[in-house]
Amino acid sequence: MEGAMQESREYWRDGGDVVGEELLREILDEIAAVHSNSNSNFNSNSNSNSKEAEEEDEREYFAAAAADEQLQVEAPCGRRRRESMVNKLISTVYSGPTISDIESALSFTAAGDHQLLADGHNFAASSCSPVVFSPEKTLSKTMENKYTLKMKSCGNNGGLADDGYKWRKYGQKSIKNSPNPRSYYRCTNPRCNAKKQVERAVDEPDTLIVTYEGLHLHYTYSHFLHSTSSSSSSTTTQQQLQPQPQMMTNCKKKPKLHLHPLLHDDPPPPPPPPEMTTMMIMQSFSIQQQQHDDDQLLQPAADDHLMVQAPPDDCYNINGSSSSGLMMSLDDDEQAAGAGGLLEDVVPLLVRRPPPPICNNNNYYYSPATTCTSDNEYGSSASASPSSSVSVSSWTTPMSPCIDMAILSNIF
DNA sequence: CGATTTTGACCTGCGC
DNA sequence: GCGCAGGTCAAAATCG
Repeated sequence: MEGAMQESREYWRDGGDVVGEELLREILDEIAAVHSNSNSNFNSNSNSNSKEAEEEDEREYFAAAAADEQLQVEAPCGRRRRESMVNKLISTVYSGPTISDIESALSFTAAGDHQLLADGHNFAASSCSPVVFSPEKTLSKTMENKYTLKMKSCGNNGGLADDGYKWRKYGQKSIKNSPNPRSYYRCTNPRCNAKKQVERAVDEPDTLIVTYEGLHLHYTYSHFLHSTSSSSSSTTTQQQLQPQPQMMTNCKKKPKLHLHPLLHDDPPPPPPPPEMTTMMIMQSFSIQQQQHDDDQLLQPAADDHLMVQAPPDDCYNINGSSSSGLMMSLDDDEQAAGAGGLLEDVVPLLVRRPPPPICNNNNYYYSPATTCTSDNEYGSSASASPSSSVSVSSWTTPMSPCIDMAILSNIF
């Protein structure tokens, strides 16, 4: 990780003075220190194989968690300072929707409200970049497993935003009382029945109304994984997955997907843009929400392995509430299939609840790895409820740094 | 030449 | 049952 952080420093140094180098260095050092302490504390007993040591670890962990909560109440200077710095950093590099925006937008989900969100709820944003989380995007839920986004088209390629997935248009229909036709897209992944409809708003020509239906049954969030290769908890598969910044940043209507650099001997891609951070934060939020939801946990595709990093008690997000990073790994064929993350896939996660964490040595994780419940391998139906298509994952050590290093290294 | 888009036909659900 | 509107199919056209 240290190498990644060094790399990040160099990148930002070379890439211009986007963030005050001093501030950045301070934050990185602070986080590195925290991470180091966390690891050393948590691993201090890890060499012991005795059950007593494990139990001691567990007690210490929960005691630390409890103490941390108390510290939150007592507002210690160190924690405040770290939080402040992280918030400062994020606010510096990120100008898109905040967790509170997202929470507001998703609040209806928790309430079980199926009504359409008010159109007026736009995410604050200062830039116009129709990537996955473009500005002025409105999230709404029109019905179960169906979500509508409103986003500014920014005049790119007819205005279709690149959401990271590969879609194939299969129809277009003129809509009554609308001068703009509606286009119908289907995910090109043969295993996936996700669909989306795209049309322009009647009253706002530069606004697209994108309705997503069904779940992507392939969680190839490869562009989330940039940092995982440099993370201490990286797995072989994770290391193979690198971000695909072009997928995040280009405005192509139908982005061409690229195989993993490892497969092409391409040089490692540069650090991802701030949009990556946004996605990570969204994912973090969704995972966090899972723990508070009562819906049934679903079985994921057998060959998908979603690695969800534990939400440490002292994790930060931009609003200072708990959060976690998210890492996912996929089999090679999934990588080859190519795809990216999408809010559509984030939102359904909100209604899933993972089973209680299982203690395994020093790792607390959700188990088992998800498998498909459908009799056909991938649950052929796009109408399958979110709880029947995909799910989680495994918790890694709970002693992750305050802010997930994967997120940070993506920021840098 | 394979992948993708276009576009008219067909299917389905719903209201009357 | 009929008509309408929305969604999907599939052959042809287009693209890279």
